[in-house]
Amino acid sequence: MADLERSAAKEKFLNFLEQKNLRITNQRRAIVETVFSTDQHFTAEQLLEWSRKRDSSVSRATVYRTLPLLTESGLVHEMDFGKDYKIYDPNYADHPNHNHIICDDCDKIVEFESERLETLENEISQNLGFTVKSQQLRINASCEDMKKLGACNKKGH
Amino acid sequence: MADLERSAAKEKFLNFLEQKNLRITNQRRAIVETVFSTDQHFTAEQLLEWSRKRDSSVSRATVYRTLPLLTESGLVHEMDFGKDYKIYDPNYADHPNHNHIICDDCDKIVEFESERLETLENEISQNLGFTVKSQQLRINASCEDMKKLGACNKKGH
DNA sequence: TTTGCTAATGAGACTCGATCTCAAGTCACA
DNA sequence: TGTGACTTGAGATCGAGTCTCATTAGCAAA
Repeated sequence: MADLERSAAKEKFLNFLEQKNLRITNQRRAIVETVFSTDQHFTAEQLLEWSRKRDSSVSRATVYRTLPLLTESGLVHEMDFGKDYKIYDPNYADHPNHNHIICDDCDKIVEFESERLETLENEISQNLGFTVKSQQLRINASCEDMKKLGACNKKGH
Repeated sequence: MADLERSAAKEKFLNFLEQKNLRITNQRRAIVETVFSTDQHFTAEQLLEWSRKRDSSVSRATVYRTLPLLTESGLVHEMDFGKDYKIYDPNYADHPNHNHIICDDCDKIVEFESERLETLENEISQNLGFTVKSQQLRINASCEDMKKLGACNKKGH
């Protein structure tokens, strides 16, 4: 993410808080700066760890309370990859319709967008009497690297 | 599901157990009969409750131990709808590539299949260097009924 | 049948991500 | 500076899912 986009996202979130008459606290600032200083997908626990490096007073509760605000503001996307924890994506504002392929062997995640896919989704939904609010296509796959390795050194994290 | 399909699925699962040198116990029988006597999506907890009506000795642990066998056999599909529990679909064997639209207002779930969608998914994955293992498209939407009602009597469960 | 091996079981402890509670702190505005 | 509502951190709690372990029960061979 370019520096400009980062600060724009941060700015948007602070405006979002103001609009909702919510306070801009040091803890929220630390969390938001953390979120928009990375391109990476992250878990709540990771966000806590990273945010504490900026402000050691940030607590788990505040992270879990801020995350819904971030998704509600439309700047961050909450995702489910079939793991037992949620994954958050800070690139949502720039690419609101992107999808994910995840390699089951090495957990690599690749994002992609497809206009054809969107069109098709809307078409199908309409035929079934629905109006699309959001969509999430998740493809579980195995990547080339893993095929080369024979997927022998799996799950290195 | 037609009666024939039901007993066919049950039969397939018992064969699956045999192939893996696993035993056919009363508890497993009760669970499998429960699964293939409904078309409905269900949670692990629901499956426990229903199975206990057939055999009160069925325990939570056994349900949770049997579920992975059912998905491994390819007869049941495990799904994630962004809730904090998993949902299982007993119609998988007959429609292995179906997708879901969920009405955010009334939790109605509609299944659909689309060859065009599958083709597109495979094409995209290949271009990105992945081989598809499974895919899950989830569309969150609002349905006609809810639009008519103005979504005023939401979440009736 | 009986026997013996071993998979399978139930009860309940446990894990862990996520949420809730509540007393204390802090922000904004008068 | 005072007031009241919003936020906070610590830790209790929740709940889905997993694990442990002593006991039970398939099932194949005798």
